[in-house]
Amino acid sequence: MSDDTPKKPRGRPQTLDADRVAELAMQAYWHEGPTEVSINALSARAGVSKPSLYRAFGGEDGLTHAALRTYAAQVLAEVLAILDAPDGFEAALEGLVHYASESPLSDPGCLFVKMRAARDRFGPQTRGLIDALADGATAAYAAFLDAARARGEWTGRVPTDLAARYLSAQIEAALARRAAGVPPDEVRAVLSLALSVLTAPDRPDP
Amino acid sequence: MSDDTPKKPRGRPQTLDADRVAELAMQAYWHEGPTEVSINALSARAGVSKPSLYRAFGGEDGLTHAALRTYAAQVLAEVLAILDAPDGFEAALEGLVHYASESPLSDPGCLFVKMRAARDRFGPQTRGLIDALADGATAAYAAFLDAARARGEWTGRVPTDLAARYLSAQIEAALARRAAGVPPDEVRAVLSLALSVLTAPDRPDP
DNA sequence: CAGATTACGTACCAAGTGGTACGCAAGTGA
DNA sequence: TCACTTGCGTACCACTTGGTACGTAATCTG
Repeated sequence: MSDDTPKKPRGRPQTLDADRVAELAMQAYWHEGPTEVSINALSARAGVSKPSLYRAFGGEDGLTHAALRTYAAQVLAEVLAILDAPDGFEAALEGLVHYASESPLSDPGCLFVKMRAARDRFGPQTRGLIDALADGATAAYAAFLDAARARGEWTGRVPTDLAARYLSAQIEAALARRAAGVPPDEVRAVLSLALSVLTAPDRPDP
Repeated sequence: MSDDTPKKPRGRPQTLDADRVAELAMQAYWHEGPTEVSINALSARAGVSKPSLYRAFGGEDGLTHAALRTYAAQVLAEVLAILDAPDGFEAALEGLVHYASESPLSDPGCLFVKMRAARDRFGPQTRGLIDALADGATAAYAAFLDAARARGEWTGRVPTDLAARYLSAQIEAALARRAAGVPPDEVRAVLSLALSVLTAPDRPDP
């Protein structure tokens, strides 16, 4: 219905692909740590002048915001989809454990966790997005647990909201340890043990 | 026996108290984060010129090393003493939980945890000390668990070394969350739940 | 073609970083 | 008293940080 205003702009044609740069920034922040990558280095690596970056993103805050936004749409969404797995509660938990400890997707850790840890180094836009994503994540966990309880797949004695925060904290900690270089199987062992609080109220002994 | 060579040095008398500066640096790194405090700011705050700092510590690496050393002797030692509490296994665990979640001693988090997280921003001296302290901590946890098992106070089905790493990871995560501003009682709730894996193999249900 | 409009990058800015050259003050020993 | 030794701080260094003023290249309109 709504045409997307195909009238050509008048001046010089734009050559900077903002999405490409945001993707590149996301990768850099993700793999090297958001506080380790300067705008200078980033613009050089992207083959784009600094003023062009400022024109496209309006400063460092806009850039980190765009990078995190890209990460959320591209990675976090996929992760949260694990919770909707049709194989039931324990399978979903196992999926989370796999993601947070072994998956190559989280080998460099999680950009969201890293940015959350350095929250007050960012501008207001980015901070807002961090908080929104955090709220969204715990809400998703809570909904996941509620649904599992309603379906009778989870009979935990722990209140749902505490369990949600617990889940969130443990996943976050595992991702942080992962990023710090702890070997995947050690991360998995600790995380599995931690989540056994949720899954095993009865004794797993023979 | 060995006299400490009381012959006076020949030149100008030394006025810089290195221990005082190390203490001050430790406090600054601890409360504001080790990556947030520059040598410039530190020397100004200590009322000492920058060359004096370099003379006393030989560079940033020496300074962070001295600060962490001070922290280890002053804070970490006290914490590890909790493990030797004579009130038994559960009391010691409770002491750890209290320290990591509510104690004002860890309100700004733990300098060791913070420096460990930023490990590769430091020089070789500091890195070495970080690693040594990490090894020492997990060794202390392992010894603590071994002793408890030998005394029959702990009958956990979890292997001792895994339990030690688990304990270490959970305490570390709690301190990190604490430093990130999570309220103490929430940190406590999550940490208690996590450590219940170690204490309660049988069902706590009525 | 001329003129308006737009995006581009060179070259700069002030501020802050870790680190140091060097002159001077404050003592000791002869 | 005078040389000598030692610790001190002023004033600098090269470099990086986030951010911008401005001339210019490339396009559309008339």
